[in-house]
Amino acid sequence: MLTNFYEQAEEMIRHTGDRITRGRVLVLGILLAEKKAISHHEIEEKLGDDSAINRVTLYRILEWLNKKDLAHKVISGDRKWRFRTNIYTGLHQHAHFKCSICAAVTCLSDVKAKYSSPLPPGYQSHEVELTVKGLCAECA
Amino acid sequence: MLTNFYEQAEEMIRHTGDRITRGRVLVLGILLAEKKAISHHEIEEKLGDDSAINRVTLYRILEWLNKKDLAHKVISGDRKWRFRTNIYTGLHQHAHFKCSICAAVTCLSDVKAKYSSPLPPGYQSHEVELTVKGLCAECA
DNA sequence: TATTTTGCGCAACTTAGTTGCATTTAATAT
DNA sequence: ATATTAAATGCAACTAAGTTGCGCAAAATA
Repeated sequence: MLTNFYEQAEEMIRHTGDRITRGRVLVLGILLAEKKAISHHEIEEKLGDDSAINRVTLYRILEWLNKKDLAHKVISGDRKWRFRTNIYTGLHQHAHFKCSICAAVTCLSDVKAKYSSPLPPGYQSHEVELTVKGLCAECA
Repeated sequence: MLTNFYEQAEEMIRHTGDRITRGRVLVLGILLAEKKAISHHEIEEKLGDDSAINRVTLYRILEWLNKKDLAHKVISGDRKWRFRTNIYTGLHQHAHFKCSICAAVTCLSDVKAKYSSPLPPGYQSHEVELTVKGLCAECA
């Protein structure tokens, strides 16, 4: 059923007006099929040997997806970036859960980030990222 | 006036029961003097040539400070860790501000992180980290 | 002052991400 | 269908951040 995701990916890419390339379709398809944020390395693994994409190209595809708002970068503490499509999440004010054991990052789509006090004078908020750390259901 | 911070640092380190070493006092002193979270590299710069500490040792000191709850790690998107003493902030539920231009990370001590909905079933929350991204007063 | 345990420095390594440039390829114009 | 061209890809080499193992140095204690 991954085919559907690839078709969906192609449609989303077409919509940007930029080129529809093998790499972009493959990567976005994988991200669409995935429910959680995954790392560069995990994407490489899912691509497999036959449909392998160059390391650098993969970085550039992810960067492009991010720029086109088709995916967003999830920041975690292990100096790895993770990516996730943002078709289901609002662009701003979404929250992430990071498991302290398995390091998996999950988007908490129902959880809205809030902060109780105003920012210091002169500061401007563009985006709020909330990370809840703890144990996921698997590791608890 | 930095001397005071070093004395304070020494006292805090003594309190842990572990060894009071030159490196630990220097690094914690610098962190105490600093109001915002600073990176490994910035700490090295502040140490200067005369009181230089080995790169690896500095990592290990920061790790130790973190373990002893004398400092905490601030995660940002540039794959650099930043450290800040947590004598003034509560251990949990503190928020950070990251400037999109100068990349400076500031602790927002007055801002409490909140999330509106419960976690998925089976999940356990240990720590909540909230990062507000935008422009700081300097760069706005 | 000697002993022991802990922390430090060095060198070498890993992993994640970056840059420049030559080659290929998707879109388009012919 | 084919040529053109701008954009995307692949390669190689690099940087920056963080890690590991081990011998040596220095705090704490006796």
